[in-house]
Amino acid sequence: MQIVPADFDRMFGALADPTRRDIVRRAIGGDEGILELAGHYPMSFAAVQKHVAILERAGLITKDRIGRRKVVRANVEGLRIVRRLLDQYEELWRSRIGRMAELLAEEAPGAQKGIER
Amino acid sequence: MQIVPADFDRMFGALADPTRRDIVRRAIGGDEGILELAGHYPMSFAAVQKHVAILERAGLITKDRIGRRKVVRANVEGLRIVRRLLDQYEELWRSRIGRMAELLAEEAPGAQKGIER
DNA sequence: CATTCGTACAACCATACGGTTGTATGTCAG
DNA sequence: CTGACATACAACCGTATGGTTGTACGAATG
Repeated sequence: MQIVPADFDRMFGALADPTRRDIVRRAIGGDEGILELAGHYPMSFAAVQKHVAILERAGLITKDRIGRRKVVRANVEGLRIVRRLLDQYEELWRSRIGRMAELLAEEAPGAQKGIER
Repeated sequence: MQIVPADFDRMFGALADPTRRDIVRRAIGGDEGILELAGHYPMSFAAVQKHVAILERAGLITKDRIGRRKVVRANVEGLRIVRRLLDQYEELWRSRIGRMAELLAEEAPGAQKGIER
């Protein structure tokens, strides 16, 4: 499957909330249901449920049914996708700085490899 | 200076928009003023100006006055701070999986080192 | 110093977001 | 089958967000 900009919108958007980041953290290797998760935060069960839904749509967690609960687990691959974009920015930065070090010697800009898309 | 959760809110929030991510990309090693940047997007100058302000407040770019322009440059350190949080999630995941591999042998959970704060 | 270029900012509008409460669905225990 | 537990979802509300237009400021040009 292809990753499109809208996916990054959802991923970064999902991570832009402290409650959701904490849910992600707890979901790493944890096995709490939504009700149990909700116990950690000063808000209603429904609010936490919404946060979980947003994280799920962003591909950062999954909900696995276990008995009558739905256990929330982090999708580490999702986190890696986000990290990879930041890696690419850094790489781009290095190459630009590299070019700068080449001190306007050398040829034309050339086609740059795409980030996103 | 200390990085608090609200900083991550701003950083992730700033990156949750395709226009802003593109501005960051262009700001890496680029030297465009805001008006020049605005030329790349199908929206008003003021809108782009707002996006730049959001990125600046998030610490992801800086505006350097050059002549009558304000050149937008990426703050790579800001990007690294975001990346580092994701690294920590991944590290946490590895250690949890590591513990899982230790297969419920060994002792109690123990205090976990803080992520964020 | 008047003009123009580039930026800044306020006011406004529509929609999205984070929270609430209430009701409905699905699943296990007795 | 009934009841209780865990989750789902709709409706609503206040505020934040992303866009617009219009006006004001700061710096270089003639």
